[in-house]
Order: sequence, then structure tokens, then C-alpha cells
Amino acid sequence: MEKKIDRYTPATIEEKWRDRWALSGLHNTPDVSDKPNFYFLTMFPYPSGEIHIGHWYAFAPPDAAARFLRMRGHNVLFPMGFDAFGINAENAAIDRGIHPAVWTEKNMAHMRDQFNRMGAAIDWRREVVTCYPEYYRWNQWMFLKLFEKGLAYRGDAPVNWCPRDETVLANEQVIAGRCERCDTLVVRRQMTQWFYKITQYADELLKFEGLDWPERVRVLQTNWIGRSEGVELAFAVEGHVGDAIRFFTTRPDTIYGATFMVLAPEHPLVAKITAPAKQAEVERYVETARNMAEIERTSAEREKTGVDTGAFARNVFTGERIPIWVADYVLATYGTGAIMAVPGHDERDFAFAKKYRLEIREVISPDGKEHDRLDAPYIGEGSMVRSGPCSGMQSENGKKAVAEEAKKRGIGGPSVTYRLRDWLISRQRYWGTPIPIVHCERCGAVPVPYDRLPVVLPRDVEFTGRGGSPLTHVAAFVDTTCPKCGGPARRDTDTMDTFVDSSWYMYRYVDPKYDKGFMNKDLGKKWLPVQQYTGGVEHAILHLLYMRFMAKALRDLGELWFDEPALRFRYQGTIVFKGRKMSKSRGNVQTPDAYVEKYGADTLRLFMMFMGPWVDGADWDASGIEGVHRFLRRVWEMAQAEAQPPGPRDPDVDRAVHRTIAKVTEDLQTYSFNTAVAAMMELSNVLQHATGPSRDEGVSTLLLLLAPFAPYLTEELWERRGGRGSVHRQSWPAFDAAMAAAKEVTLVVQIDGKVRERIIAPAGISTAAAEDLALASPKVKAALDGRVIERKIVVPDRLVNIVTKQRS
RNA sequence: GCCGGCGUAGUCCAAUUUGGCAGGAGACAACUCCCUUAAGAGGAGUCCAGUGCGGGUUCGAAUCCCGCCGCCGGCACCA
Repeated sequence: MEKKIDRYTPATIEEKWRDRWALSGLHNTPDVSDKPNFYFLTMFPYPSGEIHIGHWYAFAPPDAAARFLRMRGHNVLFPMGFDAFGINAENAAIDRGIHPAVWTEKNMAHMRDQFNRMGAAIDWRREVVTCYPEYYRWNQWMFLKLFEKGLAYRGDAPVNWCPRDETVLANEQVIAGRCERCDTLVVRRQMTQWFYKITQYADELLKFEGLDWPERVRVLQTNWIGRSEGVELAFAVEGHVGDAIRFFTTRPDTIYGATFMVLAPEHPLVAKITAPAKQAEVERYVETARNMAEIERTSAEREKTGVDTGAFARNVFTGERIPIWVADYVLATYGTGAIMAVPGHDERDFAFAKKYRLEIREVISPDGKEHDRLDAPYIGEGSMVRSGPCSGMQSENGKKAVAEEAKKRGIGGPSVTYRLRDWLISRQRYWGTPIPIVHCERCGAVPVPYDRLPVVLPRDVEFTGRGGSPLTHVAAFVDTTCPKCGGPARRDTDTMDTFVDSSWYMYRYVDPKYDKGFMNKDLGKKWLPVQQYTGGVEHAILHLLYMRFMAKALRDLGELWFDEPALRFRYQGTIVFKGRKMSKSRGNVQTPDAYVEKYGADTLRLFMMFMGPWVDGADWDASGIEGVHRFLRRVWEMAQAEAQPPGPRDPDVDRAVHRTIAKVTEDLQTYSFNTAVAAMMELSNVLQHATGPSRDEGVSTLLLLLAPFAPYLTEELWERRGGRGSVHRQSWPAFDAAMAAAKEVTLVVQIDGKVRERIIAPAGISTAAAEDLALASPKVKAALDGRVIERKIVVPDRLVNIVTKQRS
């Protein structure tokens, strides 16, 4: 009797299970259970309004990995939320007159729904939304704590300004001179802003001990921090007692070749020391530099420019007067913003000296001899020449000698400089966390008392897109009284960088409603630190660095009991479309909706994981989606076929099943989703031609293996096959090495590396027996005719290679 | 310029960790045949590279080493 199997209609079964799972609370994670807790976190999205293909790629594979861990016996926390502050919402308000809060709320509602369609096993009871006052009040609380500790400070510095977004940016948000968000060329501005002192943790951030993070991310962070060892020295300025110029160098051994000094245009001493005759020229130069786009100014290709200040410094080591120049090839934001220029041994100084006819002197010689003319700077190490008492020393020793001498004279000593700058957190935008500071004419910058938090972002605001931050025009917000003296005062109208929000959100998920602190520590102790974190590699030196910093700062405030927020990190590559990054402005964003409708969420999930290695990303091309859909349809048919009549087991089928268990288990641990899917396809190909109990059991095992990948289909089939409870509550199939082991192997027989014969042999055959078997083969005998055997190499269960030479 | 990573059938990829049969693990596309349908589809099979190029190590190299070429990231006047 033929059993009639209905067609696989994903839309029906997916809707059915979405409802049932929601009702039964299948995805809710208890804080305590009989299983060990496991915190699996994936970077939360910005609520742009649409879950696109890139989101699927970021979320579907980790969801499968988290589901896998559940079946492996862990109590897995897999939360989701929204990084809900940010400039897009504000721009929507300006362009379309929708309030950012309304726009964001609408988008989140839509995206939650899309997440659920994807079948993501999210415990929504723990959702975190960063734009709610109950969340951002803890941003403010942390700010005040950091302020008390000196880890938050207000400083006047040259900062990155994005003219399009009309706000300052942190260094990490400037990519190749352009705004990370909108790609606009960034300019420098001198401004007083709030900073978080991430540089205090520079050395600790370089340590990755105990962290299972990809090499690539560690290298990116290490380079970004840019630790550099050297000495810091000071040269006195002629006629300006007490205004010595401090500078950093990694090559103190070249100090006898320092024939001039250079200050960055923003250096505070420039105005002070410039000779009256040069004043106009210097001012003009500084002004020009100030107005230059950052990218142009820092381009190494551009010809160097500068002006003489007319002032002189004294090179303590040579005793010479050396001119002080101003040039924009010296960066105000690195080291002390000043250098000793050694044109003989530095390419940049050499080019500058050539152009302005400054003295170029050789003080390091590769061969120990003095040379009169240098055609190019010599960058390497060597022996010191024309270096007074140090002459004849090797660079290596000279470095120490100079450092010691400087220390003795009290003008400097060993020093370490970092490329990393403090994190600028102020933003001149509305849709963010208000900085909890009040400016009083008498008391200065006064922190808002803890009991008056949160400082709530006013809702009633006009969005014109002109005249700076909308907050500055809201009198009800700005006008306040000083918490200290009670006099009239103004609130700080800047808001915090949204990366502040995301630097600690992982602590909030454990109990997002908790109102006695940023984290419910009793529950936090059961979950933290995060055991597995996933997300895009583009955050390697943004979010991931800030998040590590914040953990260390909170630890030092006594709020955390660990050093690192996430122990293991894995990233996904980027999905591009026709070789270009997907973005709204390019108008090439690919949406999943049509595919979900046609093939179902399970197919799209599976396809996302099948496209290729997850770390590699891919160029979006849906042409292969039919293949995975066909596979699911075959599983659908196979799992509902008549039960097999009783009969003998089939060891070949059993072996295929257990090898697949091993393969999928391993691949899920290493995030090799593509090969896991391939292995399941292979198994289904085997099962289709199998019979007997091995087939029935194999199909059940396949459903379990497939459950994390295709949660809807497997749940439906599990039910139809009379499975008890949810397939997602089942234990992961156990691997049986004995069943996976082959009883027979194919031995390849090579003669001089060329394959001549294949022999079926029992597995585990001894070396001697394998050799005998090979030599007994007629084909081998024929091939050996006229040759002498030199040696035999046997790889157990794989091959026999017979090395010969011509019989002489 | 510097630092990473990657080059395998028409396409996406596997085998690289641990050197051991590339009659490719899995797919897409194309083609042939079979079976079907209201339309979709389904099944069986065929086609297709010798691993970017050159050298080396080895009994044996896609895999290890060296040098080129190409592509993709990141950094880039950081003293």
C-alpha cells in the first residue's frame, strides 16, 4: 500500500512551529538548570529596519552553533537586542519628519518578526534596547564612575570632525581619512571634548593570554595599539627658559645627527617661540594646515612643507644651536607632537632637509667608515660616527648610552609611546545618551548626582538638520541649576558615542530590567564571561577593543570579577554583492524575503551555511539555493516513507551514519558549516539507497544532526515520525567509533610513486602483510619486471610504495 | 611602501591542521536518457581541472621551503 506524502510546504509548517514554540517558550533559557550554563553571544544589530542577507549570514550560522550546544547538554543563553541609538534614526527624522524614537521602535518591531521567521532560538524576554532610559542610565552611571576614577576626562585636543554628520569621531571611526559611517572626508578641529582613557590599558589590551581569538583580530588590535619603545627627551629653546621641547624617539643613537627640530602645527609652543619676523608666515602656515582634509594632510605621497620659526633649540649632545621648524608631517596626536629631525637616518627628515637645504649629517655608518655625502638616508643600524664620546659604538649600545646620559642630565629617559589614542566619546548629535554633566560658570563641569539619573533625552525636539545638535535648542533641557552651588547652569548637550552603549551590553542581557545596577551580579555570576562571541571582523578595532577596555575599567571599579568579557571569538566574513559592499546608499542591499517566501527559512539558513567557509564571506549569488532546497525536499520524502521491514543491519550504512555524526560534530565546533551540510547531503544520498533498520535509524539520526540547521523541517518531521517532545530538546547523537570503523580498506600500491594497483585488504593489516599482498599482485609483478626493489614504504591502511631502480 | 590572507573543473567549494589514490566530499550550470505534470518537479547518467607560474626538499607535494605573478583585506609621514 502506497503512503501518500504531502508536498513540502515550508510556509505552512514554519508558521505552525513559530506559534507553537512561542507558546511553549521553547527558546526561553532559565538561569539555573541541571545543565551547565553557556553564554553564546552574537553582536546585536543596529535597527536599520530590515534584516538583510548580511544579517542572515551573521545570525543563522551562530544560531545553529548555539542550538548544537543545547543538544550537547548545555543550558545556552542566546540573547538578542538592538544597538538602537545612532545617527541614521536622526537623519530619518530630518528627512522624513519621523521622530527617531518612533522610527527605531517601528524598525525593531519589524526586525524581531524577521528574526523569528529566521527561526532564531532567541530568548526575547532578555532583550536589550540601548535607547531606553533604563538602559542608558547605566551609561551615565559608568561615565560618572569613570570620571571619579580619572578614567573619563574633558580635554582640549585636535579631533576628527565629520562635516556631513556634523560631529566628532573617535580615531577608530576614521577609515583611511574618511568617516566610518558616511565615507565623508574628515577634517581636524581643535575642540574640548570628553574622552575615556583607554590608553591607560594599552599594555593590558596587548595581552591575549587565555583568549581563544582569531590571529587576525589579535594582529589588527596589536597594530592599532602600536606600542613603540624609545626615549623621551627635551631640548631647551633659546631665550625661552622653562619651555623645553619634549620629543619621543626610537633612535636615540642618532641624536648626534639631529640638525633641526620640527613641531606639529598644533603644538602649543609654536605661537610662543616663533620669532617676530617669522610670525606672519608661521601663522599662515598653521592656518593652512588646520583647514586641510585629514587624508590630504597625512598623505605620505604629498611633498613635505614647513616653515622656519626663526627660533633655535640646543642639542644637548652636540651642544649645537639647531633651528626649529613647523611642518605638518609631524603629527600633533602622536608622541609629544614634536621631533628631533635626523635627516641622515630618517626618510621623512631627509626629504624635508633636502627641500629646505638643512644640514644632513651621517652619524650611523653601515661599514664603520665616515662618508661625506649621503644620497639617501641610512635607516638601518650600524656603528656610530661623528658622535662625540659615543663614536665607534654600535647602534644597539648607543641607544642605551644616550638614554642613560639623558637620564643623568635630567632631560629624559626611557619611554613607551602608543599609536592608540584616548577614546573620544562626545558626539554633537541628538539620538544618543546625554552626558551627565552640568556646566556652571562658578563650579565648572559638575557631574549630575547619581540619584538624579537618568538624565533623560528630551523627546520634544525639532529636527532641522541645521544649527548643530538639536539638543542645544531645547531650553527645557539645557537650562538647569548647578548641583553644587544651585546657581544657573547649562547641561552638556553632547551625547555619547554609540560604541559606549555596545561596550557593556553583554552584562545587561542576564537581567535587562534590573534597576539596582547595570547588571544583576547574582545572575551575572552564573553566566559571565561570555564563552562564545561571534560577529563581523569589521569590528576588530572598534567595538571589540572598546568592549575589552570597558571590562577592564569596570573591573578596576570593582564591578566585574574577570579581565576579559568574551573568552572565544569567531567572526564571519563579509557578504558582498557583485564585488561591492552592500549598503543603502549604493542601493544594492539584497533582501531575504523573496527567498524565504519561495523556499522557506530552513532552505535559506542552510544555504547561508553552505555557500562556503563562514570566515570567508561570499559574493551573494542565490543560484545554488535550489540545491539545498532539493536536499531538504529529499529529507522530507525520505523521513515520511514507509517504515522499513525488519531485516539485517547494513554495516556500510551504519558506518556512513557514524562518520557523519563525527564530521558534523567537529564542523559545528570549528564553524565549518559548509562541510557539515555537505556531509549531511552525502549521508542522505547513502540513506536513499539503503534499506532495513539501518536506514530507519539513519534517517532519525540525520534529523537530529540537521535540527540546528533546519529547525522547522526537522521539528515537523520529528513529530510526524512520532518522536517524543521537541526535536530541539533531544540529545545530540552519540558517535560510535566501532560502527564508524571500516572493516576493509583499499590499499593503493605505488611503484616509484605511480599508482599501479588497488587491493582490498582487512583494516589494520600489518606492514609485512601489506607488503606481501602488494608483491603478490600480478599487476605489480609485471610492473616490477626488470627492476630491483630498493625500499618499501607502507602507510598503514592506505598505501604501499615500492621504490625501485633499473636492474643493471 | 609595509603586514596578513588566498589562488584547485565553466561556477561555488573539498582534501592543506597530520605530505600518502585530485577515478574531487557536497553543490550550481550544461548535456543525454527515463518518469511525470494543470504547472513546478523527480530519478539515472554524462561532461569538466591535474591544483597561478618557476625552482627546491622527499620514496611521495594541492599540502612543507624559496622566488615570482595575480586577487582580497588591514595599516600607511607614528618619529
